[in-house]
Amino acid sequence: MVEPQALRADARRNRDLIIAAAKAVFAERGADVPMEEVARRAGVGVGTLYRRFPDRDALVREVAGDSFAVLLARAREAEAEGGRGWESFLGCLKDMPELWFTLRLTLFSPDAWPIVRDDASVRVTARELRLVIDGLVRVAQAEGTLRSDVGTGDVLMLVALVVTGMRASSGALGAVVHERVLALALDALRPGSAAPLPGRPLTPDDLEPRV
Amino acid sequence: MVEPQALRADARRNRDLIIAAAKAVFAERGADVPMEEVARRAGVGVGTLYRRFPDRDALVREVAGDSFAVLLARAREAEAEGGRGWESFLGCLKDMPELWFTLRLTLFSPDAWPIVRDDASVRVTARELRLVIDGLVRVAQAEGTLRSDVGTGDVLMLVALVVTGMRASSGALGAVVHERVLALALDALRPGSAAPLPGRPLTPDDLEPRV
DNA sequence: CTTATGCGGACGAATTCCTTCCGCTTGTGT
DNA sequence: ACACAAGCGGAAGGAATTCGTCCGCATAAG
Repeated sequence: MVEPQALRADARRNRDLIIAAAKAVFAERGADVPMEEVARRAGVGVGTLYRRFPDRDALVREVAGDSFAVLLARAREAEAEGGRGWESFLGCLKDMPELWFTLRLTLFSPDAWPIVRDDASVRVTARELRLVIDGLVRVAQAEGTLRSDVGTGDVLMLVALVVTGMRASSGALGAVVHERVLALALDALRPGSAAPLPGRPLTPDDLEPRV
Repeated sequence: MVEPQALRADARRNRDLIIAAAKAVFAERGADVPMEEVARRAGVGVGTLYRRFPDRDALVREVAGDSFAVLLARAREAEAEGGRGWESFLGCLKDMPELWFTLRLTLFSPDAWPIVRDDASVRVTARELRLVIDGLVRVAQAEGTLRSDVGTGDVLMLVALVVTGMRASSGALGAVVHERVLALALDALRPGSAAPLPGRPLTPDDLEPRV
Protein backbone atom coordinates (compact mmCIF):
# COMPACT_ATOMS: atom_id res chain seq x y z
CA MET A 1 0.00 0.00 0.00
CA VAL A 2 3.06 2.25 -0.03
CA GLU A 3 2.76 4.90 -2.68
CA PRO A 4 6.20 5.02 -4.19
CA GLN A 5 6.59 8.74 -4.59
CA ALA A 6 10.12 7.92 -5.61
CA LEU A 7 9.04 9.07 -9.06
CA ARG A 8 10.80 12.11 -10.34
CA ALA A 9 8.56 15.09 -11.04
CA ASP A 10 8.65 14.85 -14.84
CA ALA A 11 8.17 11.12 -14.68
CA ARG A 12 5.04 11.59 -12.63
CA ARG A 13 3.74 14.15 -15.11
CA ASN A 14 4.39 11.86 -18.04
CA ARG A 15 2.63 9.03 -16.32
CA ASP A 16 -0.51 11.11 -16.00
CA LEU A 17 -0.24 12.28 -19.59
CA ILE A 18 -0.02 8.69 -20.72
CA ILE A 19 -3.11 7.62 -18.84
CA ALA A 20 -5.09 10.56 -20.15
CA ALA A 21 -3.96 9.85 -23.70
CA ALA A 22 -4.74 6.17 -23.34
CA LYS A 23 -8.25 6.96 -22.16
CA ALA A 24 -8.87 9.11 -25.18
CA VAL A 25 -7.34 6.83 -27.74
CA PHE A 26 -8.82 3.65 -26.29
CA ALA A 27 -12.17 5.35 -26.47
CA GLU A 28 -11.81 6.32 -30.09
CA ARG A 29 -10.18 3.30 -31.55
CA GLY A 30 -10.47 0.44 -29.12
CA ALA A 31 -8.16 -1.12 -26.58
CA ASP A 32 -5.99 -2.66 -29.25
CA VAL A 33 -4.47 0.45 -30.74
CA PRO A 34 -0.71 0.28 -31.17
CA MET A 35 1.20 1.35 -28.11
CA GLU A 36 3.05 3.83 -30.26
CA GLU A 37 -0.21 5.65 -30.93
CA VAL A 38 -0.81 6.07 -27.23
CA ALA A 39 2.71 7.35 -26.79
CA ARG A 40 2.36 9.86 -29.60
CA ARG A 41 -0.88 11.22 -28.18
CA ALA A 42 0.77 11.57 -24.82
CA GLY A 43 3.71 13.36 -26.38
CA VAL A 44 6.25 10.85 -25.12
CA GLY A 45 8.38 8.13 -26.62
CA VAL A 46 7.47 4.47 -26.64
CA GLY A 47 10.29 3.74 -24.29
CA THR A 48 8.80 5.97 -21.63
CA LEU A 49 5.51 4.19 -21.98
CA TYR A 50 7.03 0.76 -21.61
CA ARG A 51 9.17 1.76 -18.65
CA ARG A 52 6.12 2.87 -16.72
CA PHE A 53 3.82 0.04 -17.81
CA PRO A 54 5.47 -3.31 -18.43
CA ASP A 55 3.06 -4.27 -21.17
CA ARG A 56 -0.28 -3.33 -22.70
CA ASP A 57 -2.24 -5.24 -20.09
CA ALA A 58 -0.78 -3.18 -17.28
CA LEU A 59 -1.78 0.00 -19.07
CA VAL A 60 -5.30 -1.22 -19.71
CA ARG A 61 -5.73 -2.18 -16.09
CA GLU A 62 -4.49 1.18 -14.91
CA VAL A 63 -6.78 3.09 -17.25
CA ALA A 64 -9.76 0.99 -16.30
CA GLY A 65 -9.06 1.43 -12.62
CA ASP A 66 -8.76 5.17 -12.98
CA SER A 67 -11.97 5.41 -15.00
CA PHE A 68 -13.99 3.33 -12.60
CA ALA A 69 -12.70 5.41 -9.71
CA VAL A 70 -13.74 8.67 -11.35
CA LEU A 71 -17.17 7.30 -12.13
CA LEU A 72 -17.57 6.06 -8.60
CA ALA A 73 -16.69 9.48 -7.24
CA ARG A 74 -19.31 11.08 -9.48
CA ALA A 75 -21.91 8.58 -8.44
CA ARG A 76 -21.21 9.26 -4.77
CA GLU A 77 -21.54 12.99 -5.33
CA ALA A 78 -24.91 12.38 -6.91
CA GLU A 79 -25.87 10.14 -4.02
CA ALA A 80 -25.04 12.87 -1.55
CA GLU A 81 -27.26 15.32 -3.37
CA GLY A 82 -30.25 13.34 -2.21
CA GLY A 83 -33.50 13.34 -4.17
CA ARG A 84 -32.53 14.75 -7.53
CA GLY A 85 -29.27 12.89 -7.39
CA TRP A 86 -30.22 10.47 -10.10
CA GLU A 87 -30.85 13.13 -12.67
CA SER A 88 -27.73 15.02 -11.81
CA PHE A 89 -25.82 11.82 -12.29
CA LEU A 90 -27.32 11.29 -15.70
CA GLY A 91 -26.75 14.93 -16.55
CA CYS A 92 -23.04 14.64 -16.01
CA LEU A 93 -22.80 11.90 -18.61
CA LYS A 94 -22.81 14.52 -21.29
CA ASP A 95 -19.72 16.07 -19.79
CA MET A 96 -17.53 13.04 -19.77
CA PRO A 97 -18.33 10.79 -22.66
CA GLU A 98 -14.80 9.47 -22.78
CA LEU A 99 -15.35 7.84 -19.46
CA TRP A 100 -18.23 5.91 -20.83
CA PHE A 101 -16.22 5.09 -23.86
CA THR A 102 -13.64 3.60 -21.62
CA LEU A 103 -16.24 1.73 -19.70
CA ARG A 104 -17.52 0.38 -22.94
CA LEU A 105 -14.15 -1.09 -23.57
CA THR A 106 -14.11 -2.83 -20.27
CA LEU A 107 -17.73 -3.91 -20.32
CA PHE A 108 -18.37 -4.79 -23.93
CA SER A 109 -14.99 -5.46 -25.40
CA PRO A 110 -14.22 -9.17 -25.41
CA ASP A 111 -10.47 -8.64 -25.40
CA ALA A 112 -10.22 -5.98 -22.72
CA TRP A 113 -12.49 -7.52 -20.15
CA PRO A 114 -10.42 -10.59 -19.26
CA ILE A 115 -7.46 -8.32 -18.60
CA VAL A 116 -9.34 -6.04 -16.26
CA ARG A 117 -11.16 -8.88 -14.64
CA ASP A 118 -7.97 -10.20 -13.13
CA ASP A 119 -7.26 -7.04 -11.21
CA ALA A 120 -8.70 -7.31 -7.71
CA SER A 121 -8.78 -3.60 -6.98
CA VAL A 122 -10.62 -2.77 -10.18
CA ARG A 123 -13.10 -5.49 -9.45
CA VAL A 124 -13.82 -4.02 -6.04
CA THR A 125 -14.31 -0.52 -7.44
CA ALA A 126 -16.60 -1.82 -10.15
CA ARG A 127 -18.72 -3.68 -7.63
CA GLU A 128 -18.92 -0.63 -5.41
CA LEU A 129 -19.96 1.45 -8.41
CA ARG A 130 -22.74 -0.96 -9.21
CA LEU A 131 -24.01 -0.79 -5.67
CA VAL A 132 -24.11 3.00 -5.60
CA ILE A 133 -25.85 3.24 -8.95
CA ASP A 134 -28.30 0.61 -7.82
CA GLY A 135 -29.10 2.84 -4.86
CA LEU A 136 -29.60 5.87 -7.11
CA VAL A 137 -31.99 3.91 -9.25
CA ARG A 138 -34.08 2.78 -6.31
CA VAL A 139 -34.30 6.30 -4.89
CA ALA A 140 -35.34 7.68 -8.25
CA GLN A 141 -37.98 5.00 -8.56
CA ALA A 142 -39.24 5.70 -5.06
CA GLU A 143 -39.70 9.37 -5.84
CA GLY A 144 -41.39 8.58 -9.14
CA THR A 145 -38.74 10.00 -11.44
CA LEU A 146 -37.94 6.65 -12.98
CA ARG A 147 -40.32 4.00 -14.24
CA SER A 148 -40.56 1.17 -11.81
CA ASP A 149 -40.61 -1.81 -14.15
CA VAL A 150 -36.95 -1.52 -15.01
CA GLY A 151 -33.94 -2.77 -13.13
CA THR A 152 -30.59 -1.09 -12.76
CA GLY A 153 -29.27 -3.42 -15.39
CA ASP A 154 -31.81 -2.19 -17.92
CA VAL A 155 -30.93 1.41 -17.22
CA LEU A 156 -27.21 0.86 -17.44
CA MET A 157 -27.49 -1.16 -20.58
CA LEU A 158 -29.65 1.35 -22.38
CA VAL A 159 -27.54 4.33 -21.45
CA ALA A 160 -24.29 2.55 -22.08
CA LEU A 161 -25.40 1.41 -25.52
CA VAL A 162 -26.45 4.84 -26.59
CA VAL A 163 -23.49 6.72 -25.20
CA THR A 164 -20.84 4.28 -26.26
CA GLY A 165 -22.19 3.72 -29.72
CA MET A 166 -21.68 7.35 -30.46
CA ARG A 167 -17.97 6.87 -30.78
CA ALA A 168 -18.05 6.59 -34.54
CA SER A 169 -20.34 9.46 -35.38
CA SER A 170 -18.14 12.22 -34.12
CA GLY A 171 -18.60 14.37 -37.18
CA ALA A 172 -19.58 18.01 -37.21
CA LEU A 173 -23.09 17.37 -35.98
CA GLY A 174 -21.91 14.56 -33.77
CA ALA A 175 -22.55 16.57 -30.63
CA VAL A 176 -26.12 17.36 -31.67
CA VAL A 177 -26.88 13.77 -32.49
CA HIS A 178 -25.39 12.73 -29.22
CA GLU A 179 -27.54 15.08 -27.19
CA ARG A 180 -30.75 14.30 -28.98
CA VAL A 181 -30.48 10.56 -28.96
CA LEU A 182 -29.40 10.47 -25.35
CA ALA A 183 -32.34 12.69 -24.44
CA LEU A 184 -34.61 10.30 -26.33
CA ALA A 185 -33.23 7.31 -24.53
CA LEU A 186 -33.62 8.94 -21.15
CA ASP A 187 -37.19 9.77 -22.08
CA ALA A 188 -37.78 6.07 -22.32
CA LEU A 189 -37.07 5.81 -18.61
CA ARG A 190 -39.89 8.13 -17.58
CA PRO A 191 -42.69 6.53 -15.62
CA GLY A 192 -45.91 5.75 -17.46
CA SER A 193 -45.00 3.08 -19.93
CA ALA A 194 -47.43 2.26 -22.67
CA ALA A 195 -46.76 -1.44 -22.94
CA PRO A 196 -45.22 -3.78 -20.37
CA LEU A 197 -41.64 -4.83 -21.01
CA PRO A 198 -40.82 -8.43 -21.84
CA GLY A 199 -38.87 -10.54 -19.39
CA ARG A 200 -37.78 -9.53 -15.91
CA PRO A 201 -35.99 -6.42 -14.70
CA LEU A 202 -32.25 -6.81 -15.09
CA THR A 203 -30.02 -6.61 -12.06
CA PRO A 204 -26.65 -4.93 -12.29
CA ASP A 205 -25.04 -8.34 -12.05
CA ASP A 206 -26.79 -9.43 -15.19
CA LEU A 207 -24.44 -7.18 -17.06
CA GLU A 208 -21.27 -8.64 -15.74
CA PRO A 209 -21.28 -12.16 -17.18
CA ARG A 210 -18.86 -12.03 -20.03
CA VAL A 211 -17.24 -15.15 -18.72
CA MET B 1 -26.14 -5.79 -66.78
CA VAL B 2 -25.91 -9.32 -68.11
CA GLU B 3 -26.27 -11.87 -65.37
CA PRO B 4 -23.60 -14.43 -66.14
CA GLN B 5 -25.38 -17.60 -65.19
CA ALA B 6 -22.33 -19.35 -66.57
CA LEU B 7 -21.68 -20.32 -62.95
CA ARG B 8 -21.74 -23.99 -62.27
CA ALA B 9 -24.36 -25.18 -59.78
CA ASP B 10 -21.99 -25.82 -56.90
CA ALA B 11 -20.15 -22.61 -57.56
CA ARG B 12 -23.38 -20.72 -57.29
CA ARG B 13 -24.19 -22.47 -54.04
CA ASN B 14 -20.80 -21.69 -52.59
CA ARG B 15 -21.14 -18.08 -53.55
CA ASP B 16 -24.34 -17.81 -51.57
CA LEU B 17 -22.80 -19.62 -48.62
CA ILE B 18 -19.93 -17.20 -48.64
CA ILE B 19 -22.17 -14.16 -48.60
CA ALA B 20 -24.24 -15.56 -45.77
CA ALA B 21 -21.14 -16.42 -43.77
CA ALA B 22 -19.66 -13.01 -44.42
CA LYS B 23 -22.80 -11.33 -43.17
CA ALA B 24 -22.67 -13.27 -39.95
CA VAL B 25 -19.00 -12.92 -39.28
CA PHE B 26 -18.82 -9.28 -40.29
CA ALA B 27 -21.62 -8.67 -37.85
CA GLU B 28 -19.89 -10.42 -35.00
CA ARG B 29 -16.34 -9.31 -35.43
CA GLY B 30 -16.26 -6.38 -37.81
CA ALA B 31 -15.49 -5.97 -41.48
CA ASP B 32 -11.82 -6.59 -40.97
CA VAL B 33 -11.91 -10.22 -39.98
CA PRO B 34 -9.40 -12.40 -41.80
CA MET B 35 -10.69 -13.70 -45.08
CA GLU B 36 -9.85 -17.19 -43.91
CA GLU B 37 -12.38 -16.84 -41.12
CA VAL B 38 -15.10 -16.04 -43.61
CA ALA B 39 -14.07 -19.02 -45.70
CA ARG B 40 -14.12 -21.36 -42.72
CA ARG B 41 -17.58 -20.23 -41.70
CA ALA B 42 -18.79 -20.78 -45.23
CA GLY B 43 -17.23 -24.22 -45.27
CA VAL B 44 -15.06 -23.50 -48.28
CA GLY B 45 -11.39 -22.92 -48.91
CA VAL B 46 -9.79 -19.52 -49.17
CA GLY B 47 -9.08 -20.11 -52.81
CA THR B 48 -12.77 -20.42 -53.56
CA LEU B 49 -13.43 -17.18 -51.80
CA TYR B 50 -10.79 -15.32 -53.76
CA ARG B 51 -11.85 -16.76 -57.08
CA ARG B 52 -15.35 -15.40 -56.60
CA PHE B 53 -14.40 -12.08 -55.06
CA PRO B 54 -11.15 -10.52 -56.27
CA ASP B 55 -10.41 -8.95 -52.89
CA ARG B 56 -11.96 -8.03 -49.56
CA ASP B 57 -13.47 -4.84 -50.92
CA ALA B 58 -15.46 -6.73 -53.51
CA LEU B 59 -16.85 -9.01 -50.84
CA VAL B 60 -17.77 -6.15 -48.56
CA ARG B 61 -19.55 -4.36 -51.40
CA GLU B 62 -21.47 -7.48 -52.30
CA VAL B 63 -22.54 -8.13 -48.73
CA ALA B 64 -23.56 -4.54 -48.19
CA GLY B 65 -25.56 -4.51 -51.42
CA ASP B 66 -27.34 -7.69 -50.51
CA SER B 67 -28.17 -6.47 -47.03
CA PHE B 68 -29.49 -3.14 -48.17
CA ALA B 69 -31.62 -4.88 -50.74
CA VAL B 70 -33.17 -7.18 -48.15
CA LEU B 71 -33.87 -4.28 -45.85
CA LEU B 72 -35.42 -2.30 -48.68
CA ALA B 73 -37.72 -5.20 -49.50
CA ARG B 74 -38.84 -5.41 -45.89
CA ALA B 75 -39.47 -1.71 -45.72
CA ARG B 76 -41.58 -1.86 -48.86
CA GLU B 77 -43.62 -4.71 -47.44
CA ALA B 78 -44.26 -2.59 -44.37
CA GLU B 79 -45.17 0.34 -46.57
CA ALA B 80 -47.73 -1.75 -48.42
CA GLU B 81 -49.39 -2.75 -45.18
CA GLY B 82 -50.59 0.80 -44.79
CA GLY B 83 -51.31 2.30 -41.39
CA ARG B 84 -49.65 -0.10 -39.00
CA GLY B 85 -46.77 -0.55 -41.38
CA TRP B 86 -44.37 1.31 -39.19
CA GLU B 87 -44.78 -0.94 -36.25
CA SER B 88 -44.61 -4.05 -38.32
CA PHE B 89 -41.38 -2.78 -39.74
CA LEU B 90 -39.95 -2.25 -36.29
CA GLY B 91 -41.25 -5.60 -35.20
CA CYS B 92 -39.27 -7.42 -37.82
CA LEU B 93 -36.04 -5.98 -36.51
CA LYS B 94 -35.94 -8.63 -33.86
CA ASP B 95 -35.98 -11.30 -36.50
CA MET B 96 -32.99 -10.19 -38.47
CA PRO B 97 -30.43 -8.66 -36.24
CA GLU B 98 -27.63 -9.61 -38.56
CA LEU B 99 -28.98 -7.18 -41.06
CA TRP B 100 -28.67 -4.38 -38.62
CA PHE B 101 -25.28 -5.60 -37.69
CA THR B 102 -24.32 -5.33 -41.30
CA LEU B 103 -25.81 -1.91 -41.50
CA ARG B 104 -23.78 -0.95 -38.54
CA LEU B 105 -20.71 -1.85 -40.46
CA THR B 106 -21.62 0.32 -43.36
CA LEU B 107 -23.01 3.19 -41.32
CA PHE B 108 -20.70 3.36 -38.34
CA SER B 109 -17.56 1.60 -39.39
CA PRO B 110 -14.95 4.05 -40.63
CA ASP B 111 -13.14 1.47 -42.71
CA ALA B 112 -16.08 -0.18 -44.41
CA TRP B 113 -17.97 2.90 -45.44
CA PRO B 114 -15.51 4.30 -47.99
CA ILE B 115 -15.52 0.95 -49.75
CA VAL B 116 -19.27 0.74 -49.99
CA ARG B 117 -19.58 4.39 -50.81
CA ASP B 118 -17.88 3.90 -54.14
CA ASP B 119 -20.44 1.41 -55.39
CA ALA B 120 -23.11 3.23 -57.35
CA SER B 121 -25.74 0.51 -57.10
CA VAL B 122 -25.43 0.24 -53.35
CA ARG B 123 -25.67 3.98 -53.04
CA VAL B 124 -28.91 3.98 -55.00
CA THR B 125 -30.42 1.23 -52.88
CA ALA B 126 -29.40 2.98 -49.70
CA ARG B 127 -30.97 6.22 -50.82
CA GLU B 128 -34.15 4.43 -51.80
CA LEU B 129 -34.23 2.77 -48.41
CA ARG B 130 -33.92 6.08 -46.66
CA LEU B 131 -36.81 7.46 -48.68
CA VAL B 132 -39.12 4.58 -47.87
CA ILE B 133 -38.31 4.67 -44.18
CA ASP B 134 -38.81 8.40 -44.20
CA GLY B 135 -42.28 7.77 -45.57
CA LEU B 136 -43.04 5.19 -42.89
CA VAL B 137 -42.01 7.66 -40.22
CA ARG B 138 -44.25 10.39 -41.57
CA VAL B 139 -47.24 8.09 -41.80
CA ALA B 140 -46.70 6.90 -38.26
CA GLN B 141 -46.47 10.45 -37.06
CA ALA B 142 -49.63 11.40 -38.94
CA GLU B 143 -51.57 8.63 -37.28
CA GLY B 144 -50.16 9.53 -33.85
CA THR B 145 -48.16 6.36 -33.29
CA LEU B 146 -44.85 8.19 -33.24
CA ARG B 147 -43.93 11.37 -31.43
CA SER B 148 -43.83 14.26 -33.83
CA ASP B 149 -40.77 16.11 -32.60
CA VAL B 150 -38.35 13.55 -33.97
CA GLY B 151 -37.00 13.20 -37.47
CA THR B 152 -36.28 10.00 -39.34
CA GLY B 153 -32.65 10.50 -38.53
CA ASP B 154 -33.36 10.46 -34.81
CA VAL B 155 -35.34 7.28 -35.08
CA LEU B 156 -32.77 5.49 -37.19
CA MET B 157 -29.94 6.56 -34.99
CA LEU B 158 -31.58 5.46 -31.79
CA VAL B 159 -32.66 2.10 -33.08
CA ALA B 160 -29.40 1.46 -34.86
CA LEU B 161 -27.39 2.27 -31.76
CA VAL B 162 -29.37 -0.05 -29.58
CA VAL B 163 -29.57 -2.93 -32.00
CA THR B 164 -26.04 -2.80 -33.24
CA GLY B 165 -24.47 -2.29 -29.85
CA MET B 166 -25.88 -5.60 -28.78
CA ARG B 167 -23.30 -7.46 -30.77
CA ALA B 168 -21.01 -7.99 -27.84
CA SER B 169 -23.46 -9.09 -25.22
CA SER B 170 -24.56 -12.29 -26.85
CA GLY B 171 -24.32 -14.36 -23.74
CA ALA B 172 -26.98 -16.63 -22.36
CA LEU B 173 -29.32 -13.81 -21.44
CA GLY B 174 -28.27 -11.84 -24.49
CA ALA B 175 -31.62 -12.35 -26.15
CA VAL B 176 -33.53 -11.13 -23.11
CA VAL B 177 -31.40 -8.04 -22.79
CA HIS B 178 -31.84 -7.40 -26.46
CA GLU B 179 -35.60 -7.54 -26.29
CA ARG B 180 -35.94 -5.44 -23.18
CA VAL B 181 -33.61 -2.67 -24.16
CA LEU B 182 -35.03 -2.46 -27.64
CA ALA B 183 -38.52 -2.29 -26.17
CA LEU B 184 -37.34 0.49 -23.90
CA ALA B 185 -35.85 2.42 -26.75
CA LEU B 186 -39.00 2.09 -28.82
CA ASP B 187 -40.98 3.33 -25.85
CA ALA B 188 -39.00 6.53 -26.11
CA LEU B 189 -40.60 7.09 -29.49
CA ARG B 190 -44.17 7.16 -28.19
CA PRO B 191 -45.97 10.48 -28.44
CA GLY B 192 -46.29 12.59 -25.30
CA SER B 193 -42.76 13.60 -24.47
CA ALA B 194 -42.09 15.08 -21.07
CA ALA B 195 -39.38 17.52 -22.05
CA PRO B 196 -38.64 19.00 -25.46
CA LEU B 197 -35.62 17.60 -27.25
CA PRO B 198 -32.59 19.76 -27.86
CA GLY B 199 -31.64 20.81 -31.37
CA ARG B 200 -33.64 20.12 -34.51
CA PRO B 201 -35.13 16.89 -35.83
CA LEU B 202 -32.53 14.95 -37.78
CA THR B 203 -33.14 14.16 -41.41
CA PRO B 204 -32.06 10.82 -42.82
CA ASP B 205 -29.31 12.62 -44.68
CA ASP B 206 -27.85 13.82 -41.42
CA LEU B 207 -26.74 10.29 -40.83
CA GLU B 208 -24.85 9.87 -44.04
CA PRO B 209 -21.92 12.28 -43.66
CA ARG B 210 -19.00 10.14 -42.75
CA VAL B 211 -16.98 11.96 -45.36
C1' DC C 1 28.85 19.79 -10.24
C1' DT C 2 27.74 14.97 -10.02
C1' DT C 3 24.94 11.33 -10.53
C1' DA C 4 21.11 8.52 -10.94
C1' DT C 5 16.84 8.63 -12.91
C1' DG C 6 14.35 9.34 -17.02
C1' DC C 7 13.81 9.96 -22.05
C1' DG C 8 13.34 8.95 -27.09
C1' DG C 9 13.04 6.23 -30.87
C1' DA C 10 15.65 2.91 -33.92
C1' DC C 11 15.56 -2.00 -34.42
C1' DG C 12 15.22 -7.17 -34.64
C1' DA C 13 11.80 -10.61 -33.76
C1' DA C 14 7.42 -12.39 -34.13
C1' DT C 15 2.88 -12.40 -35.61
C1' DT C 16 -0.86 -11.77 -38.64
C1' DC C 17 -2.99 -11.48 -42.88
C1' DC C 18 -3.28 -11.21 -48.01
C1' DT C 19 -3.12 -13.41 -52.22
C1' DT C 20 -1.45 -16.67 -55.56
C1' DC C 21 -0.79 -21.14 -57.40
C1' DC C 22 -1.28 -25.88 -58.57
C1' DG C 23 -2.59 -30.68 -58.24
C1' DC C 24 -6.90 -32.95 -57.42
C1' DT C 25 -12.13 -33.25 -57.65
C1' DT C 26 -16.53 -32.78 -59.59
C1' DG C 27 -20.25 -31.02 -62.48
C1' DT C 28 -21.88 -31.14 -67.40
C1' DG C 29 -22.80 -32.21 -72.01
C1' DT C 30 -22.53 -35.92 -75.37
C1' DA D 1 -19.82 -43.93 -69.52
C1' DC D 2 -16.36 -40.35 -70.99
C1' DA D 3 -13.81 -36.32 -71.53
C1' DC D 4 -13.13 -31.81 -70.53
C1' DA D 5 -13.71 -27.64 -68.49
C1' DA D 6 -14.79 -25.45 -64.35
C1' DG D 7 -14.22 -25.47 -59.60
C1' DC D 8 -12.00 -26.63 -55.19
C1' DG D 9 -8.81 -26.65 -51.05
C1' DG D 10 -5.19 -25.21 -48.59
C1' DA D 11 0.00 -24.74 -48.42
C1' DA D 12 3.23 -21.14 -48.84
C1' DG D 13 5.62 -16.84 -50.29
C1' DG D 14 5.63 -12.15 -49.08
C1' DA D 15 4.17 -7.75 -47.15
C1' DA D 16 2.75 -5.13 -43.40
C1' DT D 17 2.08 -4.42 -38.37
C1' DT D 18 3.20 -4.38 -33.86
C1' DC D 19 5.75 -5.68 -29.87
C1' DG D 20 9.04 -4.77 -26.45
C1' DT D 21 14.11 -3.96 -25.73
C1' DC D 22 18.26 -1.40 -25.64
C1' DC D 23 21.44 2.24 -25.41
C1' DG D 24 23.32 6.84 -25.94
C1' DC D 25 21.75 11.43 -24.50
C1' DA D 26 19.19 14.75 -21.39
C1' DT D 27 17.83 16.56 -17.15
C1' DA D 28 15.91 16.79 -12.29
C1' DA D 29 17.69 16.56 -7.60
C1' DG D 30 20.86 17.47 -4.05
